[in-house]
Amino acid sequence: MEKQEILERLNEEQREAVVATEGPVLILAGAGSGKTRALVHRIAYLIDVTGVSPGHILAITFTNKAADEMRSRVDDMIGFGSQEITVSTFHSLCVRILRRNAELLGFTRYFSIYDTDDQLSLMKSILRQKNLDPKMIREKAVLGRISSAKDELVTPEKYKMLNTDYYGKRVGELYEAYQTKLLENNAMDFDDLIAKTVELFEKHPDLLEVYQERFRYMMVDEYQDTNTAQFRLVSLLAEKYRNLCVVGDDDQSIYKFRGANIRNILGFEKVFPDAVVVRLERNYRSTKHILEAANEVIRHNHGRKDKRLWTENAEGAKVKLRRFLNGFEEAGYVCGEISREVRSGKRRYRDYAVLYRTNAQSRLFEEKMLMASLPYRIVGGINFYSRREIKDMLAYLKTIDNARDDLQVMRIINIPKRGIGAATISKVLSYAEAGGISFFEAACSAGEIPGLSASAAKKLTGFTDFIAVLRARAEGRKISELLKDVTTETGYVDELEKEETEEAESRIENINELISKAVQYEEKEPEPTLSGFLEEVALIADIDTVETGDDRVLLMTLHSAKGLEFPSVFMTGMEEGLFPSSMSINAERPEEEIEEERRLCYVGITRAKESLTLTAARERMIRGEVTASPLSRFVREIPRELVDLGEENAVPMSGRVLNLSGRGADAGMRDAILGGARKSPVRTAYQNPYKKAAVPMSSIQKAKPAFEAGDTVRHVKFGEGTVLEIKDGGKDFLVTVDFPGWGVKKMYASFAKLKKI
DNA sequence: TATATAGTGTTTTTT
DNA sequence: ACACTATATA
Repeated sequence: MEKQEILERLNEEQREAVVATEGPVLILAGAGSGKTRALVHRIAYLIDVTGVSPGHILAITFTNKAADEMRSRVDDMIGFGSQEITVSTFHSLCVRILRRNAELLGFTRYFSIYDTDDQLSLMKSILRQKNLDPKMIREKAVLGRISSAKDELVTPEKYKMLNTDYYGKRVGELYEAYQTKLLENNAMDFDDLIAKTVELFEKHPDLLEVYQERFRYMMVDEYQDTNTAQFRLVSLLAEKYRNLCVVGDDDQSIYKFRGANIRNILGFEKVFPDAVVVRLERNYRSTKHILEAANEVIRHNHGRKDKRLWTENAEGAKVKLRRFLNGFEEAGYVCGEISREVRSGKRRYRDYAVLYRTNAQSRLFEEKMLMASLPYRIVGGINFYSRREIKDMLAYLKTIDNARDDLQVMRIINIPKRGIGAATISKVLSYAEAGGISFFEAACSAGEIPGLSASAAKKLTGFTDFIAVLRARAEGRKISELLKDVTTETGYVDELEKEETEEAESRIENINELISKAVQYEEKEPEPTLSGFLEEVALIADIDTVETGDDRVLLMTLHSAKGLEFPSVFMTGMEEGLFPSSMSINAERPEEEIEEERRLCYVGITRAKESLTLTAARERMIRGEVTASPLSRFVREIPRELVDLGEENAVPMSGRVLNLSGRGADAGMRDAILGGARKSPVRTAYQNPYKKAAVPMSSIQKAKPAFEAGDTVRHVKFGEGTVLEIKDGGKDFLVTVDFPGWGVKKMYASFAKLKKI
């Protein structure tokens, strides 16, 4: 593409960002300011105008999905050569580098990648080994500390030097033991992927230079969410050619809990004084009303780079605010609105996103969507790959692939039941420790382990022989075939089939889905390897698998929504204690944490193109307790004139920020808004002042079934059956039915759509 | 060794 | 409300 052609499609600021090809560049890109567009054009410009070879370009994105999108957009522009560009997430990039050079760090190229579950079991085994009480020392807390240390590139040795208090010392020891175990198991956790790559480069400057030569032009997206380790990695790579272009928005920094260092972006100009700074403040995404609301909310944060987004877009509708009795009503309203608008032909399902602060909130929406038969997709939550049956199958594959991964061996040694219990395992374990060999090796020579009965030894040998057979077969066998072997020859699926419960059935379905994922991987990858498949499985984010073509409502956390946009957005659970979360309100430094929550709110608002609805419940069930929920302060930071309160819901609103803390002049107003429910938790018996908003869906919610015990009913799948019992299960009626040939099933009345015959 | 049961703690957000 | 753990029992 010609220079003119590339530049004429951009605004002045974007153009600046594109032509500054040499040296450090900081692009401060507000939400919806066409930053991806700028980046894509910059890559095209580098290749077609500056003449940079595509192989010398590295672009780092936040998710695999964003990487794919960027690559295909570049592809559309330059036609060919885009395969040579490296577009990748930090984690994928590091794995690729590490696989090639793992031997230099004492690992093999088959190293496993540990997820949070694996980390937890490893730490548990360490605590057991050290005879530490898991009640006194919480493995999760320890892992949190270790993770932060790794984000900051603090090694166990350094950690021990820095932390000399009792707990700190303990954590230091555990950190050290944990790293030793990981190495023994030939495994790395997520944080290691970055930290070990940095270590590799620092120990081997010659290797670093190879990559510096390769990646002469670098771009880092979502720069505000990089942590110290990632910053170090980028700096190392950019040291030689200094062609580093970072793109970010300090107002959208929402991953501090994961080690994101906002100073990386705020201090970029200090580290690179010669940096060209470009500001993209024109928004192409949202209506004036939505953008103004976002501006007003984020204005309440201190310590940010001052900016104010503007747009030439239409004024649009006001931001809708609706309050409800409780979470059920809230979910009912959202589903009702979506359903109504889609039926009227105004929008499609995929135009909507329902956003919430915590994954736990998704359940209510899911239930209502099912009842209303709205097509939806929940992003995140319980990850497919963290389901038990999937983890079991993957543990077999990891055991086959990585001979040193004892953690996986111990997971599956008695799954399905082989009569190998805790007593046997601990004997093998101490034998392994005494001999300085791996658990698996020890199990292989079970006959020599003192104190083991002949029958126990036989069971162990049976297992190790089985693994050996699979391992031998793995060579030259397709991954999907190997996986099928595992599912059948272990008897895992047989065992599930015997259970004959709906749960077991869905587990089998999940296993089959895993097999088809393996098939997909084989089809797409030119050189499929078992390690490669396991790696893809470990690094895939839930958002990466969202089908963009599907016509479904998307449900996700505000965090997952980053980088996305939708014509219509519902921000739900806009309540004090939920959003901002009570964790942030009660933190040691609440100001900081609440500012992070406010940025999250800003991210949410700016996802909306045309329509934004804020919803809140007055009461919410939290851990089984009903809690009164005042309206979120963020809602009150939006000026009154930008808000549409709805006809029935006209609660008093303020155009300014209320004084909420003390009595003062705002006390009356405060009570009106907060519903007089400030102390939480508080049980309130209240009457519904907003009848109208409360009605939709609720009638469907809990209808007494049109049949009773003894009746014959028909089910879509199980056919005819006899109703044994109908029980009031709170939200819904629980029906027990005996289906001849299928067994006795329990199901929710509104869910199962049973018909009386 | 495997299973049923009571008791206990837990929740923010994710690559 | 729910999941996980420790304990008792077969």
